[in-house]
Amino acid sequence: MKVTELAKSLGTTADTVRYYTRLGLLKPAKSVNGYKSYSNKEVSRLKFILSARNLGFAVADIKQILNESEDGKSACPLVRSLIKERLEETEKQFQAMLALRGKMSSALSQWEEMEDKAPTANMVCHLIENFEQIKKA
Amino acid sequence: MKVTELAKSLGTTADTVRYYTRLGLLKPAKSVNGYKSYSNKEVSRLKFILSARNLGFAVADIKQILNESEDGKSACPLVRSLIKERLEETEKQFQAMLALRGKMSSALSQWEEMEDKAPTANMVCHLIENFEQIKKA
DNA sequence: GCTTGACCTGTGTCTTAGGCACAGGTCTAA
DNA sequence: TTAGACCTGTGCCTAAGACACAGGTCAAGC
Repeated sequence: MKVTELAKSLGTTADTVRYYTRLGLLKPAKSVNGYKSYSNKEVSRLKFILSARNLGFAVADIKQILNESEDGKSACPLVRSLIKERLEETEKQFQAMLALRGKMSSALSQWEEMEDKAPTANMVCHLIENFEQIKKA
Repeated sequence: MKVTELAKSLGTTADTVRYYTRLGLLKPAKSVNGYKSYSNKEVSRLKFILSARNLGFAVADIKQILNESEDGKSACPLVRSLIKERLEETEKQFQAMLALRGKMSSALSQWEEMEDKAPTANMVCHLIENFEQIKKA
């Protein structure tokens, strides 16, 4: 199987496959013409990688997991601990986005009824510089 | 004012100030010793930049805004249109994170009561490979 | 004047997870 | 054999700074 073939069969891009290959997550054999040749084992490996990415694991996490399982060990404990970390991160980012979203949409509606002003020596745009966040009671 | 001085006075890092300077958002004079010297005008510029960043504008947006206002034009229309774009993006990312968060926490709780398994030829980690998303009714 | 040490500087490299460009190779049809 | 379509690997690019590092600056002490 060639790069594009593999990628399409799992609904991803050739660049993604190449990327994972560069990182050593996939280890294709070298074909006669210098092209990389992916076996069925690589297909299931890629399938695993894509599932894990989809669940929020970082590529570096997946590398760890694959290493662990290549040593014949169960990767389950590692998987549980990693997802706990990632979930915490996601939660933080989520809260940050929530706050940002609120700020932005509050700014947007506030600005709709404010007039334009030309810049001055110490003011670039009064909309931004005078933005006041409406506190939730 | 030197880099670190400026940075601290506005609660940011020297690296951030250097970054904006590299991009041309700040234009310090060159001090005798080769150090960059920031005037009061730069202080208010940086203050503006930080406010805008805080509101979700990209650095490239801010560059545009500053250019506009340097030509003496009012940046307000541009500001309104840019934040609309950014808010839409933020909304998309927000929804994506919401979904991801749900998936992750569902996985986490599901996995807590599942046993460890050793890897096989076509299975790296059954937790991930057999993860089933619980559909919301 | 000289030295020590603390702090500061600019420059260059690194980060994520691939996307994109490009020069060249391969393969099929004519 | 040649044209054209498609494919390949390699290398550079992204956002917004963080970090490392070799060297410069400055005040205190001798």
